[in-house]
Amino acid sequence: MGKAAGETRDLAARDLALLATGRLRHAGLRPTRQRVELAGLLFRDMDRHVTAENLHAEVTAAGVKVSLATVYNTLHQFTEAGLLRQVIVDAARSYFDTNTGDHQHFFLETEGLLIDIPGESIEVAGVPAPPAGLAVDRVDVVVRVKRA
Amino acid sequence: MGKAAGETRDLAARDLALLATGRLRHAGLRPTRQRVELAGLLFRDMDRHVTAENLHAEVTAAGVKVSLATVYNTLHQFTEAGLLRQVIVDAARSYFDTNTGDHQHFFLETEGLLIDIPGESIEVAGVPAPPAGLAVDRVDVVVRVKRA
DNA sequence: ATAGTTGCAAAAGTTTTGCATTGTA
DNA sequence: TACAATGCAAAACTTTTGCAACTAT
Repeated sequence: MGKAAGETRDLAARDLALLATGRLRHAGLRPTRQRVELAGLLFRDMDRHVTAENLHAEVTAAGVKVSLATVYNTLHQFTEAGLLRQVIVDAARSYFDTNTGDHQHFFLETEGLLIDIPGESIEVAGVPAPPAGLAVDRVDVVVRVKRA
Repeated sequence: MGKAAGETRDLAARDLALLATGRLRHAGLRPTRQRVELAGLLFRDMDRHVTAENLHAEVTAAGVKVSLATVYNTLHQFTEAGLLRQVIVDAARSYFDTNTGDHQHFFLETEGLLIDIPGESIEVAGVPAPPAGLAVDRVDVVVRVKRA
């Protein structure tokens, strides 16, 4: 069944798979079937925000068999490789953002919705020097919004 | 045993209990034994960052019997009442900050350590208008730091 | 061939829930 | 006396882990 689904995919999907493969190799990750499929879904569109559960449902719905544990592994591997950025705004789950560039987020708590804010528009000034022995790794800004 | 511990507390602790009681009443919360104890621990010092597990261990160590579920309930009730601010920076657990004023945080991930940044020192500029129908609730800035 | 990956199921950890009991007003 | 709050244990979740089976190079 997974095989049949693979054969019936159109050319665009195959191109995406090729792109994904290259991207994975470049990141030092073996282009396994699961990783290629996940990367294909993640990087097909720009600026996606997914949770593990979320992505697992999507890949499963696409007829591909991948375990949830592997989705978790893969998301973390992609994050370590700089392909994803992990955003923690909800106590219940982690989000992974395909946009690794300089930008921030709106977060609509009631719906678990994350919306990008371009990096150029926002600016954080006056961050004090971190305590001795520590260096700034990155600055996260979350603008929590509510229905008006 | 809880009773004995109560009797042997010094005056300062009793004053704190009185303060906590007033604070709770003011917030519309019944000053129950558990809430008074937790409030006493939370607001004795300024700018504390606790987790539920954390606070439960502390209150237990102080000889007071409070269930973990009640600690969770209480932290959320205090947060709703504006006595605490919930800070979510770690996928694994929530922090509750006794400082509800305008300020932000350094976060040292490797140690789960949260450090206040005074509100006056930091400034966020250029936040775009939120999407239609949404209003800004609050802006959280987390400066993630690493050992240098 | 071999080293890296995956799947599965179970473990671990945090947070929530249901309901009988207790305590506050 | 009412009604809110608590305790307990179990449930619900998300995330991690261990190990045998598999697969890319």
